[in-house]
Amino acid sequence: MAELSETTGIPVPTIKYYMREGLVSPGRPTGRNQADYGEQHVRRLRLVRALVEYGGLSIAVIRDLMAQIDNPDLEDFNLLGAAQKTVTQQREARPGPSRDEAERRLRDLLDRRGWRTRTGDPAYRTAVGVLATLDEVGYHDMIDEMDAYADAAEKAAEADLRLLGPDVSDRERAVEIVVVGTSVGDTLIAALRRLAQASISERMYTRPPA
Amino acid sequence: MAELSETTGIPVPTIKYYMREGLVSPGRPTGRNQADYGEQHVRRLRLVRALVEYGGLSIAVIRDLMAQIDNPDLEDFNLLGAAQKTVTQQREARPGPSRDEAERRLRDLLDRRGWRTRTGDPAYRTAVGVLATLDEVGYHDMIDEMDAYADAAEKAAEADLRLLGPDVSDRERAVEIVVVGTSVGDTLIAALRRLAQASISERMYTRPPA
DNA sequence: AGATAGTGGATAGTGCTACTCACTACTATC
DNA sequence: GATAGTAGTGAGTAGCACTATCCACTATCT
Repeated sequence: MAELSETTGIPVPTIKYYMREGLVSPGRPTGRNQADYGEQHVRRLRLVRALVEYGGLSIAVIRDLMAQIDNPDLEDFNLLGAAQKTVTQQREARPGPSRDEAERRLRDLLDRRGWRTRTGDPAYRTAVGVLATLDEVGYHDMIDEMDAYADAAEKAAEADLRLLGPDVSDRERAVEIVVVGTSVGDTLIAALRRLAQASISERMYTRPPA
Repeated sequence: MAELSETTGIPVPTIKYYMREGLVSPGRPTGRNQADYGEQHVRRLRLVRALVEYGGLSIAVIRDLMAQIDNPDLEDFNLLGAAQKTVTQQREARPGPSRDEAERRLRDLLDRRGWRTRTGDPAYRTAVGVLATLDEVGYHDMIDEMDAYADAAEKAAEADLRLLGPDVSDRERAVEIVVVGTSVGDTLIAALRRLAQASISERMYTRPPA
């Protein structure tokens, strides 16, 4: 186990904690107080750390995801949707005129782009919540720019799907890609967006249009 | 104060807490135990809630941001950069071959796109961390798709800058736009990305290419 | 004028999360 | 056989975002 801790850079007590919480399987016991860990464990631990550090997922959510990966009864079709649903934290908007207006705007956008979406989708609800909040705080400009954000999101999603590819036979891999892609991908996109902002704004402000 | 709580939907004790933490100014006192609150307070509280709920920012970070808004000594040019830096939580990659490789790939991308970036930028460091982690977990495909993500990020950033516009004379407004745009915008883009994923994947998998 | 409800200000307490420590009973190795 | 390490488990901790309670006081209704 010392070796496991060494190669992953995770402290031994933390590894024990993850095992207790069911994020990592316990390893093949070779004695009453000894067990063997393989490359699988190293991979799994690295994955967990990636999701915690860059995916911002909670231990409980990661446990659910790992259970989905390890559960062979789940159908392939549902598997990916379930994984995606699990990584999406949902934030409800409280009812009110802002919310209705937000929902109208969003549906409008979805129709225009031909995105078919179930209204129960956590991402849908989160989007409604964000839009309603923006409306209440007076950021109508931002709502008006939503098409541009949707363009950006679509580009990212296309890349995501290319990653996944048409072959989802390796279940563990497929779930991993969905999970890592969406959660860690969010962080990557956010970071790149900031870099782009800085670069564009420097161009705009340091050399003001003559 | 009851009225303030009513119109914002925030419980009275929470408003008190925010005042204690310096997120909201205390209101003009009209007596020993009475104070007046105006439209400013409503706006500010709504902003705080937006940042907490959809921006995922901590109370401490929001306090820093509000201090920046209220501090008239800060130069306009630095203000926006400082605001952006504050909303970006930084996650360092630990040194190692993955990190060096990640940094090489990122610099390559930045050069190719003509993004000028300081290597001390929190977003830069976060991007390096994400890439290094992806490398360690074996997601080289995702690293290869980074250009697509950068495209998406650029599209979003252009929209952001359009929002801000060339006029940054209203400081409070400008900082607000940067803060709300980047932090709440991240959530919006993430939600739209998931909706796009779902829509594209449904098209791909339910009607497989004949 | 008196009852009632509400206010600003302060301290203390809550529930949750992600660890972290400590302990026991063992065992591999020098 | 002394030392160091290990699996497994219960308890403890730090930080965060509130939330509850109390106090002296006051606006308002009757």
